[in-house]
Amino acid sequence: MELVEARKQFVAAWGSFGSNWGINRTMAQIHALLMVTTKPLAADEIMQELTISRGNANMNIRELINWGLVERVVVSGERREFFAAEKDIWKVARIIVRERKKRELEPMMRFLESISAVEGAEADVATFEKTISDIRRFGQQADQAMETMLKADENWLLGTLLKLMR
Amino acid sequence: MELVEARKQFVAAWGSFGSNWGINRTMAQIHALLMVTTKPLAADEIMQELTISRGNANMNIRELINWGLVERVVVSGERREFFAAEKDIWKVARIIVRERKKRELEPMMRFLESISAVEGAEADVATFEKTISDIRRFGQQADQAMETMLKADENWLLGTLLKLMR
DNA sequence: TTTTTCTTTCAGAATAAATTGAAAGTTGAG
DNA sequence: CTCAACTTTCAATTTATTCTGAAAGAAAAA
Repeated sequence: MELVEARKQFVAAWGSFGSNWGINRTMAQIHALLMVTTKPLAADEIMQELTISRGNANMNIRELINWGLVERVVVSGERREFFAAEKDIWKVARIIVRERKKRELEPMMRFLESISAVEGAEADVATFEKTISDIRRFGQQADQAMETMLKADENWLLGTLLKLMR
Repeated sequence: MELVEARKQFVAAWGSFGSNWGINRTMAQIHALLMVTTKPLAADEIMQELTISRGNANMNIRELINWGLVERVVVSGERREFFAAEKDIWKVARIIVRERKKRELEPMMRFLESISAVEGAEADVATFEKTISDIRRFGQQADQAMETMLKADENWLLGTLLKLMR
């Protein structure tokens, strides 16, 4: 397969994959494009490659930088800013896990704690409290697994899961 | 906190949590509602509790049934269908892992394989092939880890069943 | 069979999310 | 300082997704 074609397909696939996981399509596409590109790209090149507007490119690049997945690169002799993606897929995975844990799991856990005790004596109260406490326990294990992953190397998943499942 | 209030908050939170992960808000809310309810609910009760239309309720219940997260329950003496959610959070997690692996990870892996070799000799070709192969390796490990989790759970289930039978 | 009760479907409406593009803002060069 | 090159912002628009509700379908009850 031709590089240009393969790259186009990869960028498109990564975009739709991302949007299944709550990540904006364009953001995932920009990230994919930068992942398979050797040299850093300027905003104009990204706009052209993905046929998106300046505003859209700017907003999504900024968001990728927020996540720590992309960084600004100074190219000597150039006025424009250039952008490059983190290419180590394990680092990428760790960044995503760390961010989503911080942004979603942790707030959810705090929330569950806040509603873990309810008043009343009906059967539904017992069901409610059991469900919430089961979810909390599950969440704590997930949290712990992620924490382990963030600290460990590339073989974390197998090791951790095996331990959890024992 | 009052049960009714806590339940309302939980359902709302679970809904917005789900929509961060590519799951339709209403679907997540229905699942949450059924998780904290002792008795199976009829479509009308779900509609009323979540103030959603009949069509919306029907479509999302069907989707939950497709996923295997909710099942129809026959209540004797009742004409209507009732619905109950799987309440074991580990089973829920296992179902979600299995389904998303099948629906997303596996197709993505097949796709990556199909574009793993490209023609050309530029530096970009090397970058492209390395990125794709790194992602594939990562995906294989994730796949393997999920497989381990799914198997461990099955063994656990089998063990429980064996115990029950003796 | 006919009626009643409940479920399913789906075109159109409503809502939410993403995108555009032009104007305003910034920054370095001359 | 002024200009030109580039970046950022954001109101308006477009696109995508979700939801509604009425009509049609199905099946038990009468």
